[in-house]
Amino acid sequence: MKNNLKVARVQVNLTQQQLAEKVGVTRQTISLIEKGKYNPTLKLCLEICYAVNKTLDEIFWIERESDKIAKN
Amino acid sequence: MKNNLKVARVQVNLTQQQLAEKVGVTRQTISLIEKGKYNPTLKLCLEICYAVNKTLDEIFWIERESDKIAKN
DNA sequence: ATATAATGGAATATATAAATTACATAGATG
DNA sequence: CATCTATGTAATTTATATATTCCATTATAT
Repeated sequence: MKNNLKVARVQVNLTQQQLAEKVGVTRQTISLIEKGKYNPTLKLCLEICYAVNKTLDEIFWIERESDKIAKN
Repeated sequence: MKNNLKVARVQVNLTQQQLAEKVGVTRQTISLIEKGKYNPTLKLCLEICYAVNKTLDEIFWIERESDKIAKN
């Protein structure tokens, strides 16, 4: 699973710590999500999107074969 | 948390059982998500969207006060 | 050179998503 | 009526998201 969270977070000028506080989780959780090592809960995804002012579709996606072709 | 899953699933002519098999979970999990009693995993949400041919934003959202106004 | 801020990562504990099994009900259909 | 399909729900178990605590590293600033 891939995501744009790190870019989106920096765009709104938040540290991992600040974002974590805004959405009510720990910094480690944010870190692991950005690293793609977690499969977060929908509710948390929605809270994060709200905090960084993006939609779900803008931040989260699964990298499928069809996507890879489109990326070149 | 609210969602449009039931409508989207019926639109593509799938039973809960069929959708569950497609995305690799049990029927109960689909049922609970449709009823809004689960907070599903992002990965599962993405699989579901793929199966019913919708985007995340089209199916899942949090009902906020600002949303409620817009619905009238 | 040494604080300090921001991030990555590991190890263990806790909460909860999801599986499993089982039973109940409503609708359709023979 | 009896049967089959689709769905709701409950109890228990298992897997894993998240918390907690701690240490390491990099970059910036003093």
